[in-house]
Amino acid sequence: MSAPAATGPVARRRRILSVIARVPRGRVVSYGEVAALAGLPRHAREVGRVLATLAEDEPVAWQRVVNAGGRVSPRGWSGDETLQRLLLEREGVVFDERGRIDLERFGWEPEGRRRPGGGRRSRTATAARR
DNA sequence: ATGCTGACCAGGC
DNA sequence: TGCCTGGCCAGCA
Repeated sequence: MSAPAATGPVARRRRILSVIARVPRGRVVSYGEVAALAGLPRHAREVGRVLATLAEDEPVAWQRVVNAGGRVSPRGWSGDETLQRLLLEREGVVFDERGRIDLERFGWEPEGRRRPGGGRRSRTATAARR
């Protein structure tokens, strides 16, 4: 009885990865959003930790997770941030000169509240595909 | 148990 | 528009 819903470090990790798995190609989300959607508000850092400890063979689109500023979070020791940008551009995500992503256009919203391309029709978004 | 670190975030100047 | 500070929380030595 009782057995409070699976609440373990493993369960949380799994839930976080589950949310990330829902992010469609060519879209990005912030760590904080992932945490909130996973039922863990205020746990953005944990999301980052999970991604940092990911196994290489783990099928997770970690590149789709960026910080709230629409930028790739610096690891400080690895060149993975460069790889992340590369992977995202390959999905059609556009970075500006300062290396920032327009979350209004590429930010993923699970409820489809706002539709990208609504404010400005960017042929870049549709052309990118691959 | 205590303290420090970290792929964060929001607010203030 | 950009930099700095405080807050939050879970691992790890």
